[in-house]
Amino acid sequence: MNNKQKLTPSLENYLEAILFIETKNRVARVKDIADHLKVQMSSVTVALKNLKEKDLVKYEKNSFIILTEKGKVIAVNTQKKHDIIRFFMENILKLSPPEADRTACEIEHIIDMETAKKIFNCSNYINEVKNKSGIIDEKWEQMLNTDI
Amino acid sequence: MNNKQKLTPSLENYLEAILFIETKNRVARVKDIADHLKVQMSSVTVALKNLKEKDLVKYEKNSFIILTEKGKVIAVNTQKKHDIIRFFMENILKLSPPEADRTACEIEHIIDMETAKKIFNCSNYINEVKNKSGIIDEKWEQMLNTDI
DNA sequence: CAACTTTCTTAAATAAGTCTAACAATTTAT
DNA sequence: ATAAATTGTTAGACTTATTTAAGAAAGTTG
Repeated sequence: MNNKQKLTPSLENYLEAILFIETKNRVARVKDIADHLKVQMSSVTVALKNLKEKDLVKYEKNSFIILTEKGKVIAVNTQKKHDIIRFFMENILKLSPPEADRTACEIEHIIDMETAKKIFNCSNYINEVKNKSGIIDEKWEQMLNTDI
Repeated sequence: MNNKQKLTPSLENYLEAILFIETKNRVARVKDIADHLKVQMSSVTVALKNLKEKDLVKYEKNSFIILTEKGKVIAVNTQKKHDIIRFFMENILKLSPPEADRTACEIEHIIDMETAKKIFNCSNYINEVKNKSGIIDEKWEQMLNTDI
Protein backbone atom coordinates (compact mmCIF):
# COMPACT_ATOMS: atom_id res chain seq x y z
CA MET A 1 0.00 0.00 0.00
CA ASN A 2 2.93 2.22 0.89
CA ASN A 3 4.33 2.48 -2.58
CA LYS A 4 7.58 4.24 -3.42
CA GLN A 5 6.33 4.89 -6.96
CA LYS A 6 7.61 8.13 -8.51
CA LEU A 7 5.38 11.13 -7.91
CA THR A 8 4.07 13.35 -10.65
CA PRO A 9 5.63 16.82 -11.04
CA SER A 10 2.39 18.35 -9.81
CA LEU A 11 2.35 16.39 -6.56
CA GLU A 12 6.04 17.05 -5.95
CA ASN A 13 5.29 20.75 -6.35
CA TYR A 14 2.57 20.53 -3.73
CA LEU A 15 4.96 18.87 -1.27
CA GLU A 16 7.59 21.49 -1.97
CA ALA A 17 5.06 24.28 -1.41
CA ILE A 18 3.90 22.74 1.85
CA LEU A 19 7.49 22.49 3.09
CA PHE A 20 8.09 26.12 2.19
CA ILE A 21 4.96 27.26 4.06
CA GLU A 22 5.58 24.96 7.04
CA THR A 23 9.02 26.48 7.41
CA LYS A 24 7.50 29.94 7.66
CA ASN A 25 4.24 29.21 9.52
CA ARG A 26 4.68 25.84 11.28
CA VAL A 27 1.65 24.50 9.37
CA ALA A 28 0.24 25.01 5.90
CA ARG A 29 -3.34 25.89 4.98
CA VAL A 30 -5.18 25.26 1.75
CA LYS A 31 -5.23 28.95 0.94
CA ASP A 32 -1.47 29.36 1.48
CA ILE A 33 -0.75 26.51 -0.87
CA ALA A 34 -3.19 27.78 -3.47
CA ASP A 35 -1.66 31.25 -3.36
CA HIS A 36 1.88 29.94 -3.46
CA LEU A 37 1.27 27.69 -6.46
CA LYS A 38 -1.21 30.06 -8.13
CA VAL A 39 -3.97 27.46 -8.43
CA GLN A 40 -7.52 27.39 -7.12
CA MET A 41 -8.18 26.09 -3.62
CA SER A 42 -10.23 23.26 -5.05
CA SER A 43 -7.17 21.97 -6.86
CA VAL A 44 -5.30 21.93 -3.57
CA THR A 45 -8.03 19.95 -1.85
CA VAL A 46 -7.91 17.32 -4.58
CA ALA A 47 -4.13 17.11 -4.42
CA LEU A 48 -4.17 16.80 -0.63
CA LYS A 49 -6.49 13.82 -0.77
CA ASN A 50 -4.09 12.23 -3.16
CA LEU A 51 -1.03 13.00 -1.02
CA LYS A 52 -2.79 11.76 2.09
CA GLU A 53 -3.59 8.45 0.40
CA LYS A 54 0.10 8.10 -0.36
CA ASP A 55 0.90 8.88 3.27
CA LEU A 56 2.86 12.00 2.38
CA VAL A 57 0.82 14.54 4.36
CA LYS A 58 -1.24 14.53 7.54
CA TYR A 59 -4.46 16.34 6.90
CA GLU A 60 -8.07 16.29 8.07
CA LYS A 61 -10.90 18.12 6.37
CA ASN A 62 -10.99 21.83 7.19
CA SER A 63 -7.82 21.56 9.22
CA PHE A 64 -4.13 22.35 8.88
CA ILE A 65 -1.63 20.39 6.86
CA ILE A 66 1.78 19.01 7.72
CA LEU A 67 4.15 16.73 5.91
CA THR A 68 4.73 13.19 7.11
CA GLU A 69 8.33 12.02 7.43
CA LYS A 70 8.03 10.39 4.02
CA GLY A 71 6.58 13.54 2.54
CA LYS A 72 9.28 15.67 4.09
CA VAL A 73 12.05 13.60 2.56
CA ILE A 74 10.61 14.08 -0.90
CA ALA A 75 9.93 17.78 -0.33
CA VAL A 76 13.43 18.45 0.98
CA ASN A 77 15.07 16.61 -1.87
CA THR A 78 12.95 18.39 -4.43
CA GLN A 79 13.80 21.73 -2.91
CA LYS A 80 17.51 20.89 -2.86
CA LYS A 81 17.41 20.02 -6.53
CA HIS A 82 15.48 23.19 -7.20
CA ASP A 83 18.11 25.33 -5.47
CA ILE A 84 20.98 23.64 -7.27
CA ILE A 85 19.38 24.08 -10.68
CA ARG A 86 18.36 27.65 -9.93
CA PHE A 87 21.91 28.48 -8.88
CA PHE A 88 23.33 26.98 -12.06
CA MET A 89 20.81 28.75 -14.27
CA GLU A 90 21.22 32.10 -12.56
CA ASN A 91 24.92 32.23 -11.71
CA ILE A 92 26.51 30.09 -14.37
CA LEU A 93 24.17 30.41 -17.36
CA LYS A 94 23.20 33.94 -16.31
CA LEU A 95 19.47 33.59 -16.78
CA SER A 96 17.33 36.22 -15.11
CA PRO A 97 16.27 35.23 -11.58
CA PRO A 98 12.60 34.60 -12.52
CA GLU A 99 13.58 32.60 -15.57
CA ALA A 100 16.15 30.62 -13.58
CA ASP A 101 13.49 29.85 -11.01
CA ARG A 102 10.87 28.85 -13.58
CA THR A 103 13.32 26.51 -15.26
CA ALA A 104 14.42 25.00 -11.94
CA CYS A 105 10.81 24.39 -11.02
CA GLU A 106 10.42 22.11 -14.02
CA ILE A 107 13.82 20.43 -14.24
CA GLU A 108 13.75 19.47 -10.55
CA HIS A 109 11.20 16.78 -11.46
CA ILE A 110 13.29 15.36 -14.27
CA ILE A 111 16.75 14.85 -12.82
CA ASP A 112 17.67 12.70 -9.85
CA MET A 113 19.73 13.77 -6.88
CA GLU A 114 22.91 12.24 -8.33
CA THR A 115 22.65 14.45 -11.38
CA ALA A 116 21.80 17.47 -9.26
CA LYS A 117 24.94 16.82 -7.22
CA LYS A 118 26.98 16.80 -10.39
CA ILE A 119 25.46 20.09 -11.46
CA PHE A 120 26.30 21.52 -8.04
CA ASN A 121 29.92 20.42 -8.21
CA CYS A 122 30.20 21.53 -11.80
CA SER A 123 28.88 24.99 -10.92
CA ASN A 124 31.42 25.35 -8.14
CA TYR A 125 34.21 24.17 -10.38
CA ILE A 126 33.30 26.71 -13.04
CA ASN A 127 33.20 29.49 -10.47
CA GLU A 128 36.63 28.51 -9.22
CA VAL A 129 38.04 28.56 -12.72
CA LYS A 130 36.40 31.91 -13.39
CA ASN A 131 37.87 33.39 -10.23
CA LYS A 132 41.30 31.87 -10.55
CA SER A 133 41.66 33.09 -14.11
CA GLY A 134 40.05 36.45 -13.30
CA ILE A 135 37.24 36.23 -15.84
CA ILE A 136 34.83 39.08 -15.33
CA ASP A 137 31.09 38.57 -15.78
CA GLU A 138 30.97 40.62 -18.96
CA LYS A 139 33.51 38.34 -20.63
CA TRP A 140 31.74 35.27 -19.32
CA GLU A 141 28.40 36.36 -20.73
CA GLN A 142 30.04 37.19 -24.01
CA MET A 143 31.37 33.65 -24.14
CA LEU A 144 27.95 32.17 -23.27
CA ASN A 145 26.29 34.20 -26.00
CA THR A 146 28.72 33.26 -28.74
CA ASP A 147 26.76 32.29 -31.85
CA ILE A 148 26.69 28.63 -32.69
CA MET B 1 -6.11 30.33 -36.91
CA ASN B 2 -2.36 30.06 -37.44
CA ASN B 3 -1.37 30.47 -33.84
CA LYS B 4 2.22 30.56 -32.62
CA GLN B 5 1.10 29.26 -29.21
CA LYS B 6 3.62 27.03 -27.47
CA LEU B 7 3.23 23.34 -28.22
CA THR B 8 2.90 20.67 -25.55
CA PRO B 9 5.93 18.43 -24.93
CA SER B 10 4.01 15.55 -26.44
CA LEU B 11 3.34 17.32 -29.74
CA GLU B 12 6.93 18.57 -29.94
CA ASN B 13 8.05 14.99 -29.53
CA TYR B 14 5.86 13.92 -32.42
CA LEU B 15 7.37 16.60 -34.64
CA GLU B 16 10.86 15.58 -33.62
CA ALA B 17 10.10 11.94 -34.37
CA ILE B 18 8.67 12.81 -37.79
CA LEU B 19 11.79 14.83 -38.61
CA PHE B 20 13.98 11.91 -37.60
CA ILE B 21 12.04 9.46 -39.76
CA GLU B 22 11.75 11.86 -42.71
CA THR B 23 15.52 12.23 -42.68
CA LYS B 24 15.90 8.48 -43.02
CA ASN B 25 12.91 7.58 -45.23
CA ARG B 26 11.84 10.79 -47.00
CA VAL B 27 8.36 10.43 -45.46
CA ALA B 28 7.02 9.17 -42.16
CA ARG B 29 4.24 6.64 -41.59
CA VAL B 30 2.02 6.18 -38.59
CA LYS B 31 3.69 2.89 -37.72
CA ASP B 32 7.20 4.40 -37.85
CA ILE B 33 6.20 7.17 -35.50
CA ALA B 34 4.45 4.79 -33.12
CA ASP B 35 7.49 2.51 -33.00
CA HIS B 36 9.90 5.38 -32.56
CA LEU B 37 7.97 6.93 -29.67
CA LYS B 38 6.80 3.60 -28.26
CA VAL B 39 3.12 4.51 -28.30
CA GLN B 40 0.13 2.86 -29.97
CA MET B 41 -0.71 3.80 -33.54
CA SER B 42 -4.02 5.22 -32.41
CA SER B 43 -2.17 7.79 -30.31
CA VAL B 44 -0.25 8.84 -33.40
CA THR B 45 -3.42 9.27 -35.45
CA VAL B 46 -4.89 11.54 -32.79
CA ALA B 47 -1.70 13.59 -32.54
CA LEU B 48 -1.48 13.97 -36.32
CA LYS B 49 -4.98 15.43 -36.51
CA ASN B 50 -3.92 17.92 -33.91
CA LEU B 51 -0.67 18.81 -35.68
CA LYS B 52 -2.48 19.13 -39.00
CA GLU B 53 -4.97 21.58 -37.50
CA LYS B 54 -2.02 23.67 -36.36
CA ASP B 55 -0.55 23.48 -39.88
CA LEU B 56 2.58 21.68 -38.69
CA VAL B 57 2.25 18.53 -40.81
CA LYS B 58 0.80 17.63 -44.19
CA TYR B 59 -1.19 14.46 -43.84
CA GLU B 60 -4.25 12.78 -45.37
CA LYS B 61 -5.97 9.76 -43.91
CA ASN B 62 -4.17 6.51 -44.64
CA SER B 63 -1.36 8.36 -46.36
CA PHE B 64 2.21 9.44 -45.63
CA ILE B 65 3.24 12.31 -43.39
CA ILE B 66 5.61 15.21 -43.93
CA LEU B 67 6.38 18.31 -41.93
CA THR B 68 5.26 21.71 -43.17
CA GLU B 69 7.85 24.48 -43.13
CA LYS B 70 6.46 25.68 -39.83
CA GLY B 71 6.57 22.16 -38.41
CA LYS B 72 10.10 21.66 -39.62
CA VAL B 73 11.35 24.79 -37.86
CA ILE B 74 9.97 23.54 -34.54
CA ALA B 75 11.25 20.01 -35.10
CA VAL B 76 14.75 21.17 -36.02
CA ASN B 77 14.97 23.50 -33.05
CA THR B 78 13.74 20.84 -30.68
CA GLN B 79 16.28 18.38 -32.02
CA LYS B 80 19.09 20.94 -31.70
CA LYS B 81 18.19 21.53 -28.08
CA HIS B 82 18.01 17.81 -27.53
CA ASP B 83 21.50 17.28 -28.92
CA ILE B 84 22.99 20.10 -26.88
CA ILE B 85 21.48 18.84 -23.64
CA ARG B 86 22.40 15.24 -24.39
CA PHE B 87 25.99 16.29 -25.04
CA PHE B 88 26.17 18.21 -21.79
CA MET B 89 24.63 15.37 -19.80
CA GLU B 90 26.80 12.70 -21.37
CA ASN B 91 30.14 14.42 -21.83
CA ILE B 92 30.21 16.98 -19.07
CA LEU B 93 28.04 15.48 -16.33
CA LYS B 94 29.03 11.96 -17.37
CA LEU B 95 25.57 10.44 -17.32
CA SER B 96 25.18 7.13 -19.13
CA PRO B 97 24.14 7.58 -22.78
CA PRO B 98 20.57 6.31 -22.24
CA GLU B 99 20.11 8.44 -19.15
CA ALA B 100 21.58 11.48 -20.93
CA ASP B 101 19.15 10.93 -23.76
CA ARG B 102 16.13 10.43 -21.52
CA THR B 103 16.94 13.63 -19.66
CA ALA B 104 17.49 15.58 -22.87
CA CYS B 105 14.16 14.38 -24.19
CA GLU B 106 12.40 16.08 -21.31
CA ILE B 107 14.49 19.21 -20.78
CA GLU B 108 14.34 20.10 -24.48
CA HIS B 109 10.71 21.19 -23.93
CA ILE B 110 11.53 23.36 -20.96
CA ILE B 111 14.43 25.54 -22.03
CA ASP B 112 14.50 27.96 -24.94
CA MET B 113 17.12 28.12 -27.66
CA GLU B 114 18.97 30.95 -25.93
CA THR B 115 19.52 28.81 -22.86
CA ALA B 116 20.48 25.82 -24.98
CA LYS B 117 23.08 27.98 -26.71
CA LYS B 118 24.52 28.91 -23.33
CA ILE B 119 24.70 25.27 -22.35
CA PHE B 120 26.47 24.53 -25.61
CA ASN B 121 29.06 27.26 -25.10
CA CYS B 122 29.47 26.32 -21.47
CA SER B 123 30.10 22.69 -22.40
CA ASN B 124 32.77 23.69 -24.88
CA TYR B 125 34.37 26.02 -22.38
CA ILE B 126 34.56 23.29 -19.78
CA ASN B 127 36.09 20.89 -22.25
CA GLU B 128 38.72 23.44 -23.18
CA VAL B 129 39.60 24.00 -19.55
CA LYS B 130 39.78 20.27 -18.95
CA ASN B 131 42.07 19.77 -21.91
CA LYS B 132 44.28 22.79 -21.26
CA SER B 133 44.82 21.78 -17.67
CA GLY B 134 45.15 18.10 -18.55
CA ILE B 135 42.36 16.85 -16.33
CA ILE B 136 41.70 13.21 -17.00
CA ASP B 137 38.18 11.78 -16.95
CA GLU B 138 38.75 9.87 -13.76
CA LYS B 139 39.69 13.06 -11.90
CA TRP B 140 36.75 14.90 -13.46
CA GLU B 141 34.25 12.28 -12.37
CA GLN B 142 35.74 12.28 -8.92
CA MET B 143 35.15 16.01 -8.75
CA LEU B 144 31.55 15.63 -10.00
CA ASN B 145 30.82 12.99 -7.40
CA THR B 146 32.19 14.93 -4.45
CA ASP B 147 29.71 14.73 -1.60
CA ILE B 148 27.76 17.86 -0.84
C1' DC C 1 -7.90 -11.67 -57.90
C1' DA C 2 -9.01 -13.53 -53.50
C1' DA C 3 -7.25 -14.41 -49.03
C1' DC C 4 -4.28 -12.99 -45.64
C1' DT C 5 -1.40 -9.62 -43.20
C1' DT C 6 -0.29 -5.26 -41.96
C1' DT C 7 -1.36 -0.64 -41.28
C1' DC C 8 -4.51 2.81 -39.94
C1' DT C 9 -8.65 4.95 -37.96
C1' DT C 10 -12.45 5.53 -34.92
C1' DA C 11 -14.83 5.29 -30.69
C1' DA C 12 -15.04 4.69 -26.00
C1' DA C 13 -12.54 4.37 -21.60
C1' DT C 14 -9.06 5.88 -18.28
C1' DA C 15 -6.01 9.05 -15.78
C1' DA C 16 -4.11 13.37 -14.10
C1' DG C 17 -4.76 18.00 -13.26
C1' DT C 18 -7.04 21.84 -13.64
C1' DC C 19 -11.25 25.03 -13.44
C1' DT C 20 -16.01 27.06 -12.05
C1' DA C 21 -19.93 27.13 -9.24
C1' DA C 22 -22.48 26.00 -5.34
C1' DC C 23 -22.45 25.08 -0.82
C1' DA C 24 -20.37 24.18 4.02
C1' DA C 25 -17.37 25.36 7.78
C1' DT C 26 -14.71 28.54 10.22
C1' DT C 27 -13.18 32.99 11.63
C1' DT C 28 -13.75 37.92 12.38
C1' DA C 29 -15.99 41.91 13.66
C1' DT C 30 -19.77 44.50 15.24
C1' DA D 1 -23.88 36.05 19.41
C1' DT D 2 -25.04 36.84 15.06
C1' DA D 3 -23.95 38.77 10.52
C1' DA D 4 -20.42 39.09 7.25
C1' DA D 5 -16.22 37.63 5.31
C1' DT D 6 -13.01 34.21 4.54
C1' DT D 7 -11.62 29.67 3.89
C1' DG D 8 -12.46 25.04 2.43
C1' DT D 9 -15.01 21.16 0.02
C1' DT D 10 -17.62 18.84 -3.40
C1' DA D 11 -19.41 17.97 -7.82
C1' DG D 12 -19.24 18.42 -12.47
C1' DA D 13 -16.92 19.95 -16.67
C1' DC D 14 -12.87 20.36 -19.56
C1' DT D 15 -8.23 19.32 -21.57
C1' DT D 16 -4.47 16.48 -22.88
C1' DA D 17 -2.67 12.20 -23.65
C1' DT D 18 -2.90 7.86 -23.53
C1' DT D 19 -5.00 2.95 -23.99
C1' DT D 20 -7.93 -1.11 -25.86
C1' DA D 21 -10.98 -3.01 -29.11
C1' DA D 22 -13.26 -3.20 -33.37
C1' DG D 23 -13.36 -2.51 -37.91
C1' DA D 24 -11.71 -0.28 -42.44
C1' DA D 25 -8.10 0.45 -45.86
C1' DA D 26 -4.01 -0.83 -48.12
C1' DG D 27 -0.47 -3.99 -49.30
C1' DT D 28 1.24 -8.70 -50.14
C1' DT D 29 1.16 -13.23 -51.81
C1' DG D 30 -0.19 -17.63 -53.53
